[in-house]
Amino acid sequence: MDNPELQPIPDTTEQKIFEAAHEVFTQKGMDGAKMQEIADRAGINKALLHYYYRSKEKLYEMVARAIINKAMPAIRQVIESDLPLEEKIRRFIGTYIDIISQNPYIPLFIISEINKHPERFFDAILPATLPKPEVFFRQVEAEVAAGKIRNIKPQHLIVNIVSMCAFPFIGKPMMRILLGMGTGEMRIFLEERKYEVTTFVLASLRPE
Amino acid sequence: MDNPELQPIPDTTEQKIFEAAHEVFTQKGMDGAKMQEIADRAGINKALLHYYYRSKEKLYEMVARAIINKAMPAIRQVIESDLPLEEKIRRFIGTYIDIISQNPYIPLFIISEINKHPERFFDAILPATLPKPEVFFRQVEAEVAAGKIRNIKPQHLIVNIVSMCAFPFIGKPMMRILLGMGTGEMRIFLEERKYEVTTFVLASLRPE
DNA sequence: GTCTATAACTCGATAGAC
DNA sequence: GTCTATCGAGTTATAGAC
Repeated sequence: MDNPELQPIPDTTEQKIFEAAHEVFTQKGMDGAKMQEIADRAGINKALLHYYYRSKEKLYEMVARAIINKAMPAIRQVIESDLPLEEKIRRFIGTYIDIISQNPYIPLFIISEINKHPERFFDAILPATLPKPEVFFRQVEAEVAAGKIRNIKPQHLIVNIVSMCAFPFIGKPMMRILLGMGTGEMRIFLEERKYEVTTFVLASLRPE
Repeated sequence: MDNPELQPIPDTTEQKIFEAAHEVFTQKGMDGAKMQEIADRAGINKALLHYYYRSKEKLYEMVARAIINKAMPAIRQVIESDLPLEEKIRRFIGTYIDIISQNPYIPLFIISEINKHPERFFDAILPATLPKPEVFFRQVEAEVAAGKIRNIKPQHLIVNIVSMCAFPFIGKPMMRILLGMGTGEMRIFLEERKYEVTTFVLASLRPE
């Protein structure tokens, strides 16, 4: 029932429903999603949705849980590792952009999920998988003290990094209009960012 | 509610409806918003909503237009100005964060608006107010060529800046959990960002 | 397990009195 | 202009046959 690896292949009805729900919920959100569309995409009847998952609410909860449990651990692993700072920053940006490239809906989905049900997020879903940034913070402070990087508050550094990785995917259509890019150009542009963001951050950290 | 410039004050029924709709639509989106809730917050009856604004769709359109027309011109003015690059970056970050601080829902609203109705956005709402970044791009390229800043692609620079300004507000609840901050600490943290983002960007641009 | 049919409910919209 | 009452479309959920 829990399914940590997420969708290990099978083509059972339950799985097909889950996958269809995953698509629809991530594209349209809880309110915009309709059970009929989920049934259609799964190629089955509406009634079966309720047979396997009691209600729309429950089905949504399953999908939300799966997405969060899939996205968080990889991030967490990098940020809590004991790599040296520069290498950690490189890996973090690379991992983060890789995950989001493959599932661009993730940041927005998690954000609106937290907005709507902060309690559920805290209680049921997150506690085990939430990254603890303290190690990273102390690492930054140490390098500042040693004069290896310029003076910067670690909280702002990490928020800057996450912002530059996640936002372009959330705001992709807006970026495309602003920069006047087609879908192809945009794909290339987003791929470049793994390198560009890393360079940008490390350049900013050079001691004065 | 705080309402510094927006909505010229009066307390006519039409205004009260608009303000209530503004709140509900920005908090819950088009699908999540209910006409009943808008009526309740405006302290009037559901039927009156249709008397003043023909339909939910029309009411939403009014709100969307107002938000976009309020947010864009200030941005545009800065980015299209003929200020020297460093000063332009300072002003842009300052202006952008000021606007979003006062109306934190704006970025997410515009993003989901574009996602759902790209045509409407292009045709009706934007063309006049959309910022043209070409001047800024050429300015960056000139300073790179002159060796005044390190080599950087202007498109990535502007996306970096917008990301660092907007994302922390969009993802505020997530940031709070990640950084373990209370609402008060978070408010201070977001205020600091005007300075921190500016410093971060200018530090990154230092020639090597 | 899977389907059809339908109940139960939500919500946007309209009619009509005042 | 503002209200009450209600309609009708669309949606979630259930009953019951196969």
